[in-house]
Amino acid sequence: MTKEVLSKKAVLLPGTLEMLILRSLERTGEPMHGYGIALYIKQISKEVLLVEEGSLYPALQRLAIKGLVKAEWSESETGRKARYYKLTAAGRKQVTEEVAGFEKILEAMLRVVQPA
Amino acid sequence: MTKEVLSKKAVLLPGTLEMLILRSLERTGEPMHGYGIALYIKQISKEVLLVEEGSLYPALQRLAIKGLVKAEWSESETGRKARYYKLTAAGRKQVTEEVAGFEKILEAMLRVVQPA
DNA sequence: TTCTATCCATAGATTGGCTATGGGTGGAGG
DNA sequence: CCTCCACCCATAGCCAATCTATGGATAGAA
Repeated sequence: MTKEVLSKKAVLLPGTLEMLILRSLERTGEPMHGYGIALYIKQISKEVLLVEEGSLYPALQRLAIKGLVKAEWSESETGRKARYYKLTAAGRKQVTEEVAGFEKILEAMLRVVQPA
Repeated sequence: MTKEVLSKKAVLLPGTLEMLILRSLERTGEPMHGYGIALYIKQISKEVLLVEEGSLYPALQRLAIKGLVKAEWSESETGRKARYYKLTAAGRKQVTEEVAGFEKILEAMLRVVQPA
């Protein structure tokens, strides 16, 4: 396995982090820990979207409080303790709605931003 | 002319307002006042992007302070005093870069958000 | 044994949008 | 004539969410 590091300067559209997290959990289908989620987002986005740990963990807490994800301590593949998150039913519903709304806004933004 | 009102609930991706303003000024090519910019964004986006006046005017101030736009009092087509803004050279440069960066991030977001 | 990658977490500052509010003017319709 | 609405500007105070900075702990490679 290639070396994988987080760090670097953060790049992210504010207000989209929770959706990205939920969507990552949905797409992979299996529980993931925070660090893994950040790596996943980084890789899928080809190094463009970089999630700061100081943004990530508070976001995961918020999602747990809202009942959109469920956390559980477990052991990672590398043998360390890690907190694994999985989508709840509410979370699955939420992500569907959020993505739909997001795509609508995107489309609108492109109408403003892109040349006629 | 049809009646045009602002108000309604605001919808906007945080962190993108200044870019939207600059891009509006660039695309129309002519100086616009704040109210007109908000209407323009609303119309081009087909009622999806709604800019609150409490967000708009502070944003215009920030842009003026940064030297990206230049303000000038003048008279609107309806005969009222209005503050007209136009892009500066720096603003024109800025908007080009910001749009490029934004499109890159968008593309990345779609890779995460959209089904394989 | 030292260093790096893997993992979690929080405090504090900062950014920037929202709500609420205020004020002023031109013109249309009653 | 006068009232209302669309047109315009602006600010204070709040609040949500991200970033910076920091701290800590461990497995495994070099």
